[in-house]
Amino acid sequence: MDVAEARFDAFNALCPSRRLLDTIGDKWASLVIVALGLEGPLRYSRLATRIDGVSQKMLTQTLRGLERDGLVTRTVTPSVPVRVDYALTPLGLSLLGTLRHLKDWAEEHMPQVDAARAAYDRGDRV
Amino acid sequence: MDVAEARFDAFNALCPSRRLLDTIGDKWASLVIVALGLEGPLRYSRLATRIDGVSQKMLTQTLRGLERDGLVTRTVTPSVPVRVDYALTPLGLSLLGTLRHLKDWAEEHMPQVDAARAAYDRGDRV
DNA sequence: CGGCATCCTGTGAGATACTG
DNA sequence: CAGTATCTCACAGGATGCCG
Repeated sequence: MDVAEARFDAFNALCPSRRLLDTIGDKWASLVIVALGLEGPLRYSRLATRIDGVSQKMLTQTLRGLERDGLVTRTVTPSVPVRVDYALTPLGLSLLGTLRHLKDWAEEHMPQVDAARAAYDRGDRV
Repeated sequence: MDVAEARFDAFNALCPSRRLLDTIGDKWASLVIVALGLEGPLRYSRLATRIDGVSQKMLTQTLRGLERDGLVTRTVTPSVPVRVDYALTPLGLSLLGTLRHLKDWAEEHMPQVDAARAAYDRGDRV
């Protein structure tokens, strides 16, 4: 297994695209980025309500990951009670631009995907 | 739970970007698309060797999904033994272009992400 | 308010063996 | 050659309860 694992690690290390996809492919991560992009800096509690269906655990976990990756900043205001704001970094902001490309493709082509899917499920044969 | 689930479905239905991310965020799906993009049509067995570490099960499952979504075609040649070729559709090809945008961002910015990550793990505080 | 620690569960990936 | 079928097991992720 050592050999396989070594190859796998090398593969990941050498493939930035793959690692990017791992990041934005994450359901909550992409939603957080978009939310912060649309509304600017947000408090934790506000993010929680803006992103429908996310659990505390996943929100926190996602934010930690994004912070670690330098995509968002975490600002603690030590008032009582505590206030924590999250915002996109310039890096996160540039990623937002790339996400827009994806969005464009999606809005232009997903209907075709839907049609293909419906046809496939109907069992259409050429 | 009905309410929550209903909202969730509506959310997914109304958000093409999210569904696109679900597709290309899938590890094997994106690798298959890129492999077919780089080398043109490929047989099942060739895909299996080109995509390092994929299991039969996941490869088949991934290809079925991509075929269903109209991104790849599956062509069976009923010789003995059977021969099956997979190729990108025009739709899949256009998606490949979008993936290139992602790749560009990744190659330009992932080093920054790596740096941020290393700093975070080192425990650097501002 | 904004978390972390703990427990619990379901999905889904991998290994293995069999088939048209 | 190109799959399908079955099992097992790990881990992502939800629920809950406590803390600074």
